[in-house]
Amino acid sequence: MEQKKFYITTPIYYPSDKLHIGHTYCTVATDAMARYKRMTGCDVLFLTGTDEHGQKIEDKAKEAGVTPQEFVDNIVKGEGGILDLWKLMDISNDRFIRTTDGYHVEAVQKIFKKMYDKGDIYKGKYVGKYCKPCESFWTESQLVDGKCPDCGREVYDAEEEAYFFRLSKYADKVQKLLEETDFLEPRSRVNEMVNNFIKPGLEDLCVSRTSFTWGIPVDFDPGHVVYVWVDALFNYTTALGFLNSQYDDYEKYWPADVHFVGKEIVRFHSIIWPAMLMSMEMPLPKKVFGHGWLLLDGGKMSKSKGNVVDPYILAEKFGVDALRFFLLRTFPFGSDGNFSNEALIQTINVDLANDLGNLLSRTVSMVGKYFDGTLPTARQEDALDHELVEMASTLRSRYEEQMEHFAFQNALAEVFKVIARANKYIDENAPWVLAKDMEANGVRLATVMYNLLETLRICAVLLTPFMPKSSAEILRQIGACEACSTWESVAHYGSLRADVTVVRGDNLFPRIDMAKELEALEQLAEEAKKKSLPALEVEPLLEEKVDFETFCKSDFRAVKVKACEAVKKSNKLLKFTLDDGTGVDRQILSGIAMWYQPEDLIGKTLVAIVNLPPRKMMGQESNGMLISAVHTEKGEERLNLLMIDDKIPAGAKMC
RNA sequence: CGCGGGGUAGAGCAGCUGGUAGCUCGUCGGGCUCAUAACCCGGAGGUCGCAGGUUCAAGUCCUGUCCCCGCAACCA
Repeated sequence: MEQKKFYITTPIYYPSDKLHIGHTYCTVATDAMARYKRMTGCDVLFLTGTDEHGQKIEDKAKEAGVTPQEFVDNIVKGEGGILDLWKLMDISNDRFIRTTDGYHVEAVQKIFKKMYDKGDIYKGKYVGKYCKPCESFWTESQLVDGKCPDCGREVYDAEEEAYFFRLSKYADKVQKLLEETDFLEPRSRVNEMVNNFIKPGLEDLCVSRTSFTWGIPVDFDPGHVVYVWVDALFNYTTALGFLNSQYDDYEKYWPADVHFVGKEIVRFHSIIWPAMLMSMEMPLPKKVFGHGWLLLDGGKMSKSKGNVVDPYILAEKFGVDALRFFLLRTFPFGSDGNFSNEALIQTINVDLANDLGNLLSRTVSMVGKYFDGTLPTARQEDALDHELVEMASTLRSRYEEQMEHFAFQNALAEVFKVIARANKYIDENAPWVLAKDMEANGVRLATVMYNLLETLRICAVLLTPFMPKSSAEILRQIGACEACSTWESVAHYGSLRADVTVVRGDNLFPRIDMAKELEALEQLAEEAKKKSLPALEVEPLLEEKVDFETFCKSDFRAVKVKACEAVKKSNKLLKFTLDDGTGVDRQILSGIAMWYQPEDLIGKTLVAIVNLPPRKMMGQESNGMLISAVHTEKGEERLNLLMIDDKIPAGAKMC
């Protein structure tokens, strides 16, 4: 029989920043699907990569003082970069494409030329509003109050030469594709696309730029670079060797079976992408699946909100498999989901530790205890077995049904129903009671244990796409052989050897102390937030002028600290006894206990304003104010008292 | 303004073509002791945002209305 091929892709991510849990979510889902298809015997090609051109990268690189290439190299290949992240997450992609790869660049130029020659790309004028300082073009609709959305300054009418793709030409065909086929899923996204973008009329698409240079040059017209559409979308084909000699798999794998994409780029994949393929007279991908977003506190994750979840931290803390599992078990793939650390820990504790991990642990332990690790082969069935055996032996088809619809959540729910049933089965059979009389019940006991092991085997195999390492460990512990760890074997109840030998191992999924870990995560988040804050901040200068006379009314004097102590019951105030040159001690209270130890200040010469009206604080009188320099470092306020040369006598006036 | 999605037990969510409202956690009570203080059983808790309508019958269809979130040229 000929092997079925399956070509699946993630979007190519934009490496202007580190990737977060959302990208991880999408890639893990794609990986699970790819692994599942491989398991079922398909010849799978799983592609992911990065989209590395564009204005934003160019800007970011400039900011960092490196070339754009160096900039993206670092994010992609650097330590803790994208490749590292996918390695950590056990992503089994067969290929990784970067739009800066030579073969891709070469192919994109050919594609661009081809569409140009055909007349689907033509040279025109891009009319818009231009902001000089920002050197950017804006459309009417992007303006904020008629001004530049970036800097708020005036914009001017301007036009620039650009190439356009005749998107309008394909509008009808694309609309048909969306409305009459299941090209785009989930179905709910179709309305959005058609109502929002196609019905109002598709305008031709600007596919080149002259405003930046970090892109693939249009080889027949210097000064123009190919804009994202042609460059990024065609990655799915160039990675197969389309119009280049790097690979030779285009014939074999194209069209893609499914593109997994985030909902924000559904539009490009469901309208622009098919239109361009139609223009190129290439087959269309079979499906575009727009998955939902992981939300935080009901809102979007974003750098500016400082609420981006770092997959590295979570994977290191809780384990890669646990994280992978959580993402796909908890959220319906098509819609948005609320991410929270509580939910993550709860899922790990309940599903993985309590249900699955504990089932494995108690089963293996009993086989060890009652049979020395190796099951005898005699069996004795009982009515109690029926339901469990039935559920386990038919699990594969229910699982498959869900997987084929990318309903990972449901597929996993099916598996965990069986796991829950197995735990109940232990209770019903009470092996520890049977074990009291091995003579009479040994055969029955062995049967119970075998059913448990067999159930575990089936579940573990089906969990492999989600948790590759943990599943393998389960199979090892229950003594499953190579042949009974296959997709094929999962359809045959009783594949495990009758005289199987188990191997007790460590706890697969240790329970997590929710309160403790939440706190630890909180702290990490706090630190990360600080890091992202500007290193140094000072207050802006005051606009308002003060006249000289008013200024002169402030009486600043050098003062010497005679005594200094903390004010009782206050965590902020220090009480100073000062020599201000008058011979009478002056008492000033100052809220600087967070920055200074009182004893360190004794004998110092400071600056104080002495003609402020007296003020009571914590029951004590303060006559004046000590002057400090204040600024903010990494979001933390810093304060330094003004200390002046000790040679200056007390009472000297500042002016 | 427009468009899309959502409002279902304390929390987080399922409920496709209309016919006794489900799941996970939490909570209350009980059981067991093989196991990772885990496992098993039972109970309490919802007039399915609001108001109309269609129907023998509506969370499920229609109309209106309120609230939340997202999108509007590239943040999964």
